[in-house]
Amino acid sequence: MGLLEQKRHFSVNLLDWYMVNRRDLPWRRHNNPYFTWVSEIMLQQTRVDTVIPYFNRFIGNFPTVQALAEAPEEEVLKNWEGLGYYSRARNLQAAARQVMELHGGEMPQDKQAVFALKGVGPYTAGAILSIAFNQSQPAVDGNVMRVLSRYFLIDEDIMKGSTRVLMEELAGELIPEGRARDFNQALMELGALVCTPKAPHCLTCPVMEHCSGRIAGRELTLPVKTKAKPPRPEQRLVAIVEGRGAHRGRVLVRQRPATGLLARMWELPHVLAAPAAAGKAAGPLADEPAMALLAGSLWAEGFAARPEGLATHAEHVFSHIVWSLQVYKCTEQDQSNELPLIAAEARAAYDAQASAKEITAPAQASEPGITDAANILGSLDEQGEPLSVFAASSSAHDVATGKGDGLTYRWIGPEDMDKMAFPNIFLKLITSYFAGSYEQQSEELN
DNA sequence: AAGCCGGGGTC
DNA sequence: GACCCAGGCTT
Repeated sequence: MGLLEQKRHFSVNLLDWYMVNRRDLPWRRHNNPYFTWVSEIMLQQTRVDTVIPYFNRFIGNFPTVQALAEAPEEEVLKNWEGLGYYSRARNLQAAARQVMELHGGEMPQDKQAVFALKGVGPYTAGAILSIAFNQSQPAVDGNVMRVLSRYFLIDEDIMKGSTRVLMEELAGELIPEGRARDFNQALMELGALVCTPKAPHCLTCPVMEHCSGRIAGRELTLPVKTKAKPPRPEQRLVAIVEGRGAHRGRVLVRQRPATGLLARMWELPHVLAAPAAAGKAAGPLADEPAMALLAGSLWAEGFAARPEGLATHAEHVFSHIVWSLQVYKCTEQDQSNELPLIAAEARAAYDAQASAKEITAPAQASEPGITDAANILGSLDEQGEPLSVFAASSSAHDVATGKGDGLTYRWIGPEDMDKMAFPNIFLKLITSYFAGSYEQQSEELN
Protein backbone atom coordinates (compact mmCIF):
# COMPACT_ATOMS: atom_id res chain seq x y z
CA MET A 1 0.00 0.00 0.00
CA GLY A 2 1.29 3.42 -0.95
CA LEU A 3 1.47 6.38 1.37
CA LEU A 4 -1.40 8.15 -0.38
CA GLU A 5 -3.70 5.18 0.12
CA GLN A 6 -2.58 4.83 3.71
CA LYS A 7 -3.45 8.46 4.34
CA ARG A 8 -6.83 8.15 2.67
CA HIS A 9 -7.68 5.04 4.65
CA PHE A 10 -6.83 6.89 7.82
CA SER A 11 -8.90 9.98 7.08
CA VAL A 12 -11.99 8.15 5.85
CA ASN A 13 -12.17 5.50 8.54
CA LEU A 14 -11.30 7.83 11.38
CA LEU A 15 -14.00 10.30 10.39
CA ASP A 16 -16.60 7.56 10.06
CA TRP A 17 -15.64 6.20 13.46
CA TYR A 18 -15.91 9.62 15.08
CA MET A 19 -19.36 10.35 13.74
CA VAL A 20 -20.57 7.24 15.59
CA ASN A 21 -18.38 7.36 18.68
CA ARG A 22 -18.00 11.05 19.47
CA ARG A 23 -18.58 11.91 23.11
CA ASP A 24 -21.30 14.32 24.05
CA LEU A 25 -19.29 17.08 25.76
CA PRO A 26 -20.62 20.42 26.99
CA TRP A 27 -18.52 22.46 24.56
CA ARG A 28 -19.59 20.30 21.63
CA ARG A 29 -23.25 21.19 21.98
CA HIS A 30 -22.84 24.52 20.21
CA ASN A 31 -20.41 25.93 17.70
CA ASN A 32 -19.88 28.93 19.92
CA PRO A 33 -16.29 30.11 19.29
CA TYR A 34 -16.02 31.41 22.86
CA PHE A 35 -17.01 28.00 24.25
CA THR A 36 -14.50 26.31 21.98
CA TRP A 37 -11.81 28.71 23.08
CA VAL A 38 -12.44 28.33 26.82
CA SER A 39 -12.62 24.55 26.55
CA GLU A 40 -9.38 24.32 24.59
CA ILE A 41 -7.51 26.44 27.12
CA MET A 42 -8.89 24.34 29.99
CA LEU A 43 -8.06 21.10 28.18
CA GLN A 44 -4.38 21.99 27.95
CA GLN A 45 -2.62 19.50 30.22
CA THR A 46 -5.95 18.60 31.76
CA ARG A 47 -8.27 15.62 31.30
CA VAL A 48 -11.76 15.91 29.90
CA ASP A 49 -13.40 14.51 33.05
CA THR A 50 -11.66 17.14 35.17
CA VAL A 51 -12.54 19.98 32.83
CA ILE A 52 -16.28 19.33 32.45
CA PRO A 53 -17.44 20.73 35.82
CA TYR A 54 -15.01 23.64 35.58
CA PHE A 55 -16.20 24.47 32.08
CA ASN A 56 -19.87 24.44 33.06
CA ARG A 57 -19.29 26.68 36.06
CA PHE A 58 -17.01 29.02 34.12
CA ILE A 59 -19.49 29.48 31.27
CA GLY A 60 -22.28 29.90 33.81
CA ASN A 61 -20.38 32.72 35.50
CA PHE A 62 -18.80 34.23 32.38
CA PRO A 63 -21.21 33.39 29.54
CA THR A 64 -19.66 35.75 26.99
CA VAL A 65 -16.32 37.25 26.03
CA GLN A 66 -17.56 40.54 27.40
CA ALA A 67 -18.55 39.04 30.74
CA LEU A 68 -15.10 37.50 31.08
CA ALA A 69 -13.36 40.70 30.05
CA GLU A 70 -15.25 42.75 32.62
CA ALA A 71 -14.95 40.32 35.55
CA PRO A 72 -12.61 40.99 38.48
CA GLU A 73 -9.43 39.00 38.01
CA GLU A 74 -9.72 37.33 41.40
CA GLU A 75 -13.12 35.98 40.41
CA VAL A 76 -11.64 34.43 37.28
CA LEU A 77 -8.84 32.94 39.34
CA LYS A 78 -11.34 31.57 41.85
CA ASN A 79 -13.17 29.83 39.00
CA TRP A 80 -9.86 28.28 37.97
CA GLU A 81 -8.97 27.14 41.50
CA GLY A 82 -7.77 23.54 41.45
CA LEU A 83 -7.24 23.35 37.68
CA GLY A 84 -3.59 24.33 37.88
CA TYR A 85 -1.40 26.31 35.49
CA TYR A 86 -3.05 29.51 36.61
CA SER A 87 -1.39 31.68 33.99
CA ARG A 88 -3.89 30.08 31.62
CA ALA A 89 -6.68 31.88 33.47
CA ARG A 90 -4.87 35.21 33.51
CA ASN A 91 -3.97 34.93 29.83
CA LEU A 92 -7.52 33.92 28.94
CA GLN A 93 -8.95 37.00 30.56
CA ALA A 94 -6.27 39.24 29.06
CA ALA A 95 -7.13 37.76 25.67
CA ALA A 96 -10.84 38.36 26.26
CA ARG A 97 -9.98 42.02 26.76
CA GLN A 98 -7.95 41.89 23.53
CA VAL A 99 -11.00 40.54 21.72
CA MET A 100 -13.16 43.34 23.15
CA GLU A 101 -10.76 46.09 22.16
CA LEU A 102 -9.47 44.83 18.84
CA HIS A 103 -12.39 42.81 17.50
CA GLY A 104 -15.51 44.32 19.05
CA GLY A 105 -16.10 41.29 21.24
CA GLU A 106 -16.29 38.83 18.35
CA MET A 107 -13.71 36.05 18.07
CA PRO A 108 -11.53 36.81 15.06
CA GLN A 109 -11.47 34.24 12.26
CA ASP A 110 -8.11 35.31 10.89
CA LYS A 111 -5.25 33.01 11.76
CA GLN A 112 -2.80 35.76 12.64
CA ALA A 113 -5.35 37.49 14.86
CA VAL A 114 -6.23 34.30 16.73
CA PHE A 115 -2.58 33.41 17.18
CA ALA A 116 -1.91 36.88 18.58
CA LEU A 117 -4.27 36.29 21.51
CA LYS A 118 -2.57 35.71 24.85
CA GLY A 119 -2.27 32.06 25.74
CA VAL A 120 -3.02 30.92 22.19
CA GLY A 121 -0.19 29.02 20.53
CA PRO A 122 0.00 26.83 17.41
CA TYR A 123 -2.21 24.07 18.81
CA THR A 124 -4.95 26.24 20.28
CA ALA A 125 -5.08 28.52 17.23
CA GLY A 126 -5.58 25.48 15.01
CA ALA A 127 -8.21 24.06 17.36
CA ILE A 128 -10.22 27.28 17.44
CA LEU A 129 -10.07 27.87 13.70
CA SER A 130 -11.00 24.30 12.84
CA ILE A 131 -13.55 23.51 15.55
CA ALA A 132 -15.28 26.87 15.74
CA PHE A 133 -15.01 27.96 12.11
CA ASN A 134 -14.35 24.68 10.28
CA GLN A 135 -11.20 26.10 8.71
CA SER A 136 -8.77 23.56 7.32
CA GLN A 137 -6.04 24.08 9.91
CA PRO A 138 -4.17 21.34 11.79
CA ALA A 139 -4.49 21.17 15.58
CA VAL A 140 -1.61 19.07 16.82
CA ASP A 141 -1.56 18.22 20.51
CA GLY A 142 -0.04 15.29 22.40
CA ASN A 143 -2.87 12.97 21.39
CA VAL A 144 -2.41 13.77 17.73
CA MET A 145 1.34 13.30 17.83
CA ARG A 146 0.92 9.92 19.52
CA VAL A 147 -1.63 8.77 16.95
CA LEU A 148 0.35 9.97 13.95
CA SER A 149 3.69 8.71 15.24
CA ARG A 150 2.19 5.24 15.57
CA TYR A 151 0.09 5.09 12.41
CA PHE A 152 2.89 6.44 10.20
CA LEU A 153 5.72 5.02 12.34
CA ILE A 154 7.46 8.31 12.94
CA ASP A 155 10.54 7.95 15.13
CA GLU A 156 11.17 11.64 15.72
CA ASP A 157 11.24 12.85 19.31
CA ILE A 158 7.89 14.54 19.89
CA MET A 159 9.44 16.86 22.47
CA LYS A 160 11.33 18.61 19.67
CA GLY A 161 9.78 21.66 18.05
CA SER A 162 10.75 20.48 14.60
CA THR A 163 8.70 17.31 15.11
CA ARG A 164 5.59 19.32 15.90
CA VAL A 165 6.04 21.26 12.66
CA LEU A 166 6.43 18.03 10.74
CA MET A 167 3.29 16.65 12.38
CA GLU A 168 1.34 19.79 11.52
CA GLU A 169 2.20 19.42 7.86
CA LEU A 170 1.09 15.82 7.92
CA ALA A 171 -2.09 16.52 9.91
CA GLY A 172 -3.01 19.29 7.48
CA GLU A 173 -2.77 16.93 4.52
CA LEU A 174 -5.06 14.42 6.22
CA ILE A 175 -8.02 16.77 6.70
CA PRO A 176 -10.85 15.78 4.33
CA GLU A 177 -12.25 18.63 2.27
CA GLY A 178 -14.67 20.71 4.33
CA ARG A 179 -14.45 18.40 7.35
CA ALA A 180 -11.77 20.04 9.50
CA ARG A 181 -14.12 20.50 12.47
CA ASP A 182 -15.01 16.84 12.80
CA PHE A 183 -11.73 15.41 11.62
CA ASN A 184 -9.50 17.28 14.04
CA GLN A 185 -11.73 16.32 16.94
CA ALA A 186 -11.76 12.74 15.63
CA LEU A 187 -7.97 12.66 15.74
CA MET A 188 -7.86 13.81 19.35
CA GLU A 189 -10.79 11.59 20.31
CA LEU A 190 -8.97 8.54 18.96
CA GLY A 191 -5.89 9.44 20.99
CA ALA A 192 -7.96 9.89 24.13
CA LEU A 193 -10.17 6.80 23.84
CA VAL A 194 -8.37 4.21 21.67
CA CYS A 195 -4.77 5.06 20.86
CA THR A 196 -3.94 5.59 24.53
CA PRO A 197 -0.39 6.03 25.87
CA LYS A 198 0.13 2.83 27.84
CA ALA A 199 -2.24 0.20 26.51
CA PRO A 200 -3.70 1.16 23.13
CA HIS A 201 -6.88 -0.64 22.12
CA CYS A 202 -5.64 -1.70 18.70
CA LEU A 203 -8.30 -4.39 18.28
CA THR A 204 -11.09 -1.83 18.25
CA CYS A 205 -9.17 0.86 16.39
CA PRO A 206 -10.84 2.02 13.18
CA VAL A 207 -7.50 2.44 11.41
CA MET A 208 -5.58 -0.55 12.77
CA GLU A 209 -5.54 -2.31 9.42
CA HIS A 210 -2.92 0.02 7.95
CA CYS A 211 -1.26 1.27 11.14
CA SER A 212 2.49 0.99 10.46
CA GLY A 213 3.35 1.16 14.16
CA ARG A 214 1.08 -1.75 15.07
CA ILE A 215 2.19 -3.80 12.06
CA ALA A 216 5.81 -3.29 13.12
CA GLY A 217 4.96 -4.18 16.73
CA ARG A 218 6.00 -0.69 17.80
CA GLU A 219 2.71 0.56 19.26
CA LEU A 220 4.09 0.43 22.80
CA THR A 221 7.42 2.10 21.99
CA LEU A 222 5.96 5.03 20.10
CA PRO A 223 5.95 7.95 20.30
CA VAL A 224 9.61 8.56 21.04
CA LYS A 225 9.77 11.12 23.80
CA THR A 226 12.66 12.38 25.91
CA LYS A 227 11.96 12.09 29.60
CA ALA A 228 11.48 15.20 31.68
CA LYS A 229 14.04 15.73 34.38
CA PRO A 230 12.88 14.88 37.89
CA PRO A 231 11.45 17.65 40.07
CA ARG A 232 13.71 19.18 42.71
CA PRO A 233 12.74 18.54 46.33
CA GLU A 234 12.03 21.37 48.73
CA GLN A 235 11.45 21.10 52.45
CA ARG A 236 9.11 23.85 53.63
CA LEU A 237 7.81 24.93 57.01
CA VAL A 238 4.19 26.06 57.03
CA ALA A 239 2.42 28.09 59.69
CA ILE A 240 -1.23 27.88 60.55
CA VAL A 241 -1.40 30.97 62.72
CA GLU A 242 -4.50 31.01 64.87
CA GLY A 243 -5.64 34.53 65.55
CA ARG A 244 -6.36 35.87 69.02
CA GLY A 245 -8.18 38.92 70.25
CA ALA A 246 -9.53 40.81 67.26
CA HIS A 247 -8.44 37.93 65.02
CA ARG A 248 -10.09 35.20 67.07
CA GLY A 249 -11.46 32.41 64.86
CA ARG A 250 -9.33 33.55 61.96
CA VAL A 251 -6.17 32.26 60.35
CA LEU A 252 -3.31 34.16 58.72
CA VAL A 253 -2.92 33.83 54.94
CA ARG A 254 -1.01 35.77 52.32
CA GLN A 255 -1.20 36.41 48.58
CA ARG A 256 1.66 35.32 46.36
CA PRO A 257 3.41 37.75 43.98
CA ALA A 258 1.85 38.62 40.62
CA THR A 259 4.33 36.54 38.66
CA GLY A 260 5.95 33.15 38.96
CA LEU A 261 4.77 30.03 40.72
CA LEU A 262 1.08 30.10 41.72
CA ALA A 263 0.93 33.78 40.84
CA ARG A 264 -1.57 35.79 42.88
CA MET A 265 -2.89 32.73 44.65
CA TRP A 266 -3.46 32.81 48.41
CA GLU A 267 -1.57 30.49 50.73
CA LEU A 268 -0.55 29.79 54.29
CA PRO A 269 2.73 31.50 55.23
CA HIS A 270 5.66 29.19 54.70
CA VAL A 271 9.40 29.24 54.41
CA LEU A 272 12.07 27.15 52.74
CA ALA A 273 13.63 25.15 55.58
CA ALA A 274 17.12 24.92 54.18
CA PRO A 275 18.78 24.98 50.82
CA ALA A 276 18.89 21.40 49.60
CA ALA A 277 22.28 20.07 48.64
CA ALA A 278 22.72 19.60 44.92
CA GLY A 279 20.37 16.88 43.72
CA LYS A 280 19.43 15.79 47.22
CA ALA A 281 16.47 16.40 49.45
CA ALA A 282 17.12 18.47 52.52
CA GLY A 283 15.04 16.08 54.59
CA PRO A 284 12.71 17.00 57.42
CA LEU A 285 13.88 19.46 60.01
CA ALA A 286 13.57 18.63 63.70
CA ASP A 287 10.55 20.29 65.28
CA GLU A 288 12.44 22.52 67.68
CA PRO A 289 14.62 24.36 65.15
CA ALA A 290 11.76 24.27 62.65
CA MET A 291 9.43 26.08 65.02
CA ALA A 292 12.04 28.66 65.92
CA LEU A 293 12.79 29.23 62.27
CA LEU A 294 9.10 29.61 61.50
CA ALA A 295 8.65 32.10 64.32
CA GLY A 296 11.63 34.04 63.02
CA SER A 297 10.22 34.01 59.52
CA LEU A 298 6.85 35.32 60.66
CA TRP A 299 8.58 37.96 62.73
CA ALA A 300 10.58 39.09 59.71
CA GLU A 301 7.28 39.47 57.85
CA GLY A 302 5.84 41.51 60.71
CA PHE A 303 3.93 38.96 62.77
CA ALA A 304 4.40 37.69 66.28
CA ALA A 305 3.35 34.08 66.60
CA ARG A 306 4.31 31.17 68.79
CA PRO A 307 4.51 27.74 67.16
CA GLU A 308 2.73 25.20 69.36
CA GLY A 309 3.57 21.98 67.58
CA LEU A 310 3.45 19.93 64.43
CA ALA A 311 -0.07 19.73 63.02
CA THR A 312 0.54 17.52 60.00
CA HIS A 313 2.83 16.65 57.13
CA ALA A 314 1.81 17.23 53.53
CA GLU A 315 3.29 16.87 50.08
CA HIS A 316 2.57 18.87 46.96
CA VAL A 317 3.97 17.80 43.61
CA PHE A 318 4.51 20.30 40.81
CA SER A 319 5.98 19.37 37.46
CA HIS A 320 9.36 20.78 38.47
CA ILE A 321 9.28 20.95 42.29
CA VAL A 322 8.16 18.67 45.11
CA TRP A 323 7.17 20.43 48.29
CA SER A 324 7.47 18.42 51.48
CA LEU A 325 5.56 20.44 54.02
CA GLN A 326 5.87 20.42 57.79
CA VAL A 327 2.77 22.20 59.03
CA TYR A 328 2.88 23.85 62.45
CA LYS A 329 0.00 25.17 64.44
CA CYS A 330 0.88 28.59 65.83
CA THR A 331 -0.91 31.15 67.95
CA GLU A 332 -0.81 34.89 67.53
CA GLN A 333 1.05 36.68 70.32
CA ASP A 334 1.08 40.14 71.77
CA GLN A 335 3.83 41.49 69.63
CA SER A 336 6.01 43.78 71.66
CA ASN A 337 7.67 41.63 74.29
CA GLU A 338 7.90 38.40 72.35
CA LEU A 339 9.91 39.54 69.42
CA PRO A 340 13.47 39.77 70.69
CA LEU A 341 13.10 36.35 72.25
CA ILE A 342 11.79 34.84 69.04
CA ALA A 343 14.61 36.40 67.08
CA ALA A 344 17.19 35.05 69.46
CA GLU A 345 15.63 31.60 69.34
CA ALA A 346 15.65 31.66 65.56
CA ARG A 347 19.29 32.69 65.48
CA ALA A 348 20.31 29.95 67.88
CA ALA A 349 18.29 27.35 66.02
CA TYR A 350 19.70 28.31 62.68
CA ASP A 351 23.26 28.32 63.94
CA ALA A 352 22.75 24.87 65.43
CA GLN A 353 21.23 23.63 62.20
CA ALA A 354 23.99 25.17 60.10
CA SER A 355 26.82 23.66 62.12
CA ALA A 356 25.11 20.27 62.32
CA LYS A 357 24.53 20.01 58.59
CA GLU A 358 27.46 22.06 57.44
CA ILE A 359 25.33 24.48 55.55
CA THR A 360 27.64 26.89 53.85
CA ALA A 361 26.53 29.81 51.74
CA PRO A 362 22.83 30.58 51.97
CA ALA A 363 21.01 30.27 48.66
CA GLN A 364 19.39 33.33 47.26
CA ALA A 365 15.62 33.51 47.56
CA SER A 366 14.17 31.69 44.59
CA GLU A 367 10.91 33.59 44.59
CA PRO A 368 10.30 37.29 45.19
CA GLY A 369 8.91 37.95 48.62
CA ILE A 370 9.41 34.41 49.76
CA THR A 371 12.42 34.15 51.92
CA ASP A 372 14.43 31.17 52.92
CA ALA A 373 15.86 30.58 56.32
CA ALA A 374 19.12 32.32 55.62
CA ASN A 375 17.41 35.45 54.39
CA ILE A 376 15.26 35.53 57.48
CA LEU A 377 18.33 35.53 59.61
CA GLY A 378 19.72 38.27 57.47
CA SER A 379 16.65 40.35 58.09
CA LEU A 380 16.89 39.71 61.81
CA ASP A 381 20.28 41.31 61.71
CA GLU A 382 19.12 44.33 59.82
CA GLN A 383 15.95 45.10 61.68
CA GLY A 384 16.26 46.29 65.20
CA GLU A 385 12.61 46.90 65.81
CA PRO A 386 9.24 45.58 64.78
CA LEU A 387 7.98 46.46 61.35
CA SER A 388 5.55 49.27 60.85
CA VAL A 389 2.64 46.93 60.54
CA PHE A 390 2.34 46.78 64.29
CA ALA A 391 1.86 50.50 64.57
CA ALA A 392 -0.61 50.75 61.69
CA SER A 393 -3.51 48.56 62.65
CA SER A 394 -5.76 48.44 59.63
CA SER A 395 -9.49 48.77 59.87
CA ALA A 396 -10.43 45.44 58.35
CA HIS A 397 -8.38 42.29 58.46
CA ASP A 398 -6.08 43.34 55.66
CA VAL A 399 -2.50 43.84 56.65
CA ALA A 400 0.47 45.01 54.71
CA THR A 401 3.92 44.05 55.82
CA GLY A 402 5.25 47.56 55.61
CA LYS A 403 7.93 46.50 53.17
CA GLY A 404 8.01 47.74 49.61
CA ASP A 405 8.20 44.28 48.09
CA GLY A 406 6.07 42.73 50.79
CA LEU A 407 3.19 40.38 50.31
CA THR A 408 -0.37 41.09 51.32
CA TYR A 409 -1.40 39.30 54.51
CA ARG A 410 -4.94 38.80 55.69
CA TRP A 411 -6.73 37.24 58.64
CA ILE A 412 -9.52 35.12 57.24
CA GLY A 413 -12.45 33.09 58.49
CA PRO A 414 -14.16 30.18 56.69
CA GLU A 415 -16.54 32.59 54.95
CA ASP A 416 -13.65 34.32 53.18
CA MET A 417 -12.62 31.13 51.41
CA ASP A 418 -15.19 31.41 48.63
CA LYS A 419 -13.74 34.66 47.30
CA MET A 420 -10.06 33.82 47.43
CA ALA A 421 -8.26 31.34 45.21
CA PHE A 422 -5.96 28.82 46.89
CA PRO A 423 -3.78 26.07 45.43
CA ASN A 424 -5.29 22.71 46.32
CA ILE A 425 -2.71 21.89 48.97
CA PHE A 426 -3.51 25.00 51.01
CA LEU A 427 -7.22 24.67 50.35
CA LYS A 428 -7.08 21.26 52.00
CA LEU A 429 -4.93 22.38 54.91
CA ILE A 430 -7.06 25.42 55.71
CA THR A 431 -10.33 23.57 55.26
CA SER A 432 -9.09 20.87 57.62
CA TYR A 433 -8.09 23.51 60.12
CA PHE A 434 -11.49 25.19 60.10
CA ALA A 435 -13.12 21.77 60.34
CA GLY A 436 -11.22 21.23 63.58
CA SER A 437 -9.01 18.44 62.31
CA TYR A 438 -5.93 19.76 64.04
CA GLU A 439 -7.61 20.34 67.40
CA GLN A 440 -6.37 17.13 68.90
CA GLN A 441 -2.74 17.86 68.20
CA SER A 442 -2.91 21.28 69.75
CA GLU A 443 -4.77 20.03 72.81
CA GLU A 444 -2.13 17.42 73.42
CA LEU A 445 0.43 20.16 73.54
CA ASN A 446 -1.51 22.39 75.89
C1' DA B 1 16.63 24.92 23.01
C1' DA B 2 15.67 24.60 27.73
C1' DG B 3 13.36 25.81 31.83
C1' DC B 4 9.08 27.45 34.03
C1' DC B 5 4.28 26.60 35.08
C1' DG B 6 -0.34 22.31 38.51
C1' DG B 7 -2.90 18.76 39.22
C1' DG B 8 -4.62 14.30 38.68
C1' DG B 9 -4.70 9.71 36.79
C1' DT B 10 -3.14 4.53 36.29
C1' DC B 11 -0.77 0.33 37.61
C1' DG C 1 5.31 4.41 45.38
C1' DA C 2 6.61 4.76 40.45
C1' DC C 3 5.09 6.18 36.56
C1' DC C 4 2.22 8.61 33.31
C1' DC C 5 -0.42 12.63 31.04
C1' DA C 6 2.22 18.40 27.98
C1' DG C 7 0.80 23.60 25.49
C1' DG C 8 2.40 28.18 25.94
C1' DC C 9 5.44 31.54 27.80
C1' DT C 10 9.92 33.25 29.06
C1' DT C 11 14.70 33.40 28.80
